[in-house]
Amino acid sequence: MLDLKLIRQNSTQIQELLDRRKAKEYDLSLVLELDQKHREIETNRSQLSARSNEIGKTIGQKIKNGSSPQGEEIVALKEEGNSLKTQLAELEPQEKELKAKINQLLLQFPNLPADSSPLGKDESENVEVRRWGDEYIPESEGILPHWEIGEQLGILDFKRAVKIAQSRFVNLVGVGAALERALISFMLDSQIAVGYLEVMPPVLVNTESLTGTSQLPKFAEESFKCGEDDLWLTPTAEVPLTNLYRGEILEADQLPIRHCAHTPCFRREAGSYGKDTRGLIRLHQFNKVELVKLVKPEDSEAEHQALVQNAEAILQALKLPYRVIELCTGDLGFGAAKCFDLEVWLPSASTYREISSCSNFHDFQARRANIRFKETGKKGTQYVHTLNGSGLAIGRTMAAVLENYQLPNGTIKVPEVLQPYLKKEVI
RNA sequence: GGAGAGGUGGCUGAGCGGUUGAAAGCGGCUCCCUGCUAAGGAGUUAUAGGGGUAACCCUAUCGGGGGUUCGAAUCCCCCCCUCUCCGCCA
Repeated sequence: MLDLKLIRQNSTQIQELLDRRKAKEYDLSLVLELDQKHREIETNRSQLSARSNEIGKTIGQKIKNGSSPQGEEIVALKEEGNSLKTQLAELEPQEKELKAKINQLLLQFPNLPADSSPLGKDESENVEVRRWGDEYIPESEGILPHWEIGEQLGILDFKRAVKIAQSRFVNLVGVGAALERALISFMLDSQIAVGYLEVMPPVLVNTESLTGTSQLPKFAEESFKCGEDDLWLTPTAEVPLTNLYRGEILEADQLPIRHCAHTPCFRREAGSYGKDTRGLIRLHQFNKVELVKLVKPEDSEAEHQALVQNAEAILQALKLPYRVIELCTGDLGFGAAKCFDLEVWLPSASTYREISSCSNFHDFQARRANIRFKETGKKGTQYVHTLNGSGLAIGRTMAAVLENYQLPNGTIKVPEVLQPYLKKEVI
């Protein structure tokens, strides 16, 4: 959520930053207008309340000092109180309604891109930052797409998943399931080793949580909702992990908070019909190890860089070739101020595919989720900065392993770092 | 799902419908004192919104939302959550 005060004070500057997103036009004028009205009413109302409070106190005192409750003076005060009440009854709903409207509008505005985010209109203007592992790019000749080799080896079963659920689901079978577990354990162990605290959170989350991390209200159609309850299947562990601290005031010395979690993630993938219809790339349910950080504003840039490196370390350990892309302002996600995508090499398609997205939200989510911190001794509070990134998407990593580690004889070499987990060298 | 109990400030815990934003204790912070020293004393200690150059002022907040009243932490209604017992269940 954007800071209303900031909008009020620097509307042209904010407008300019919003315009960098290109994708859509955002108009601040309505918010400014409603805010103006709201403040007028608030001032007015609070003055009436002040008088009303005063009357209440006066009556109390007089009765205590022996005045008759039926006395002329008190009756007059009561009448004034009553008339104030009528006026307040008119102003209060107006004030509330305006506040709600302003809030609702504010929730629709995306985050301001960081100054350092490259300008651009869309995906095509993203910037490649670096590439890693060219020497590991396998000879593409004859490499089967992961879903084919997976079915051939009997470790991926898409067909029967359709029967159980629908398309875009998978059964991992035998070593397939074991490989998934190995990847999860390996990734968690790696991140725990560099200082992340593991959490196994609920994967059903309520509306407030999804609003806090900005999946709602804009992306309701992207999430699965439980009909009977105010619960949604979480699209990413970012939601429960960030909302862990919703509404809290943290002590400065608790920061930075770094969490990792493995959870299944659920996405409706509405509007992606016909895209990636085969394989593990775009499923309704997939596993992911997520990294989330809550940090002081002055540390967020460095923590972001470190987060990207934590995710990269997994790909490097797995010896999977990848590149790092910095998203341009036009391609930035709704809540992100700055974002790096990690794209892994998929030899069957001779292309890089997103496998991790590492974003810095600045105070955008913290403002929505009301997560603040306090320096001991100092007055007041500040919003934390929130960051998150995949470390990594498991299914896509599995796809990358099945392809990059494919041997000419139709088997898969197990990446060295996974061998202790799988207790196998070849699949 | 049924029955009961309860939700008050960083924590513990008072609170009769009337200067209660809220006693007391603990904790935190500041200062003072010091041959009773793992001590003593004084003060201070919530968040948000609005107004003001500022000192400061006003408003809201005792789980959430409504209501009664001149006035609600206190009374009434609805909801949420926690705990105990029972039922059901991985």
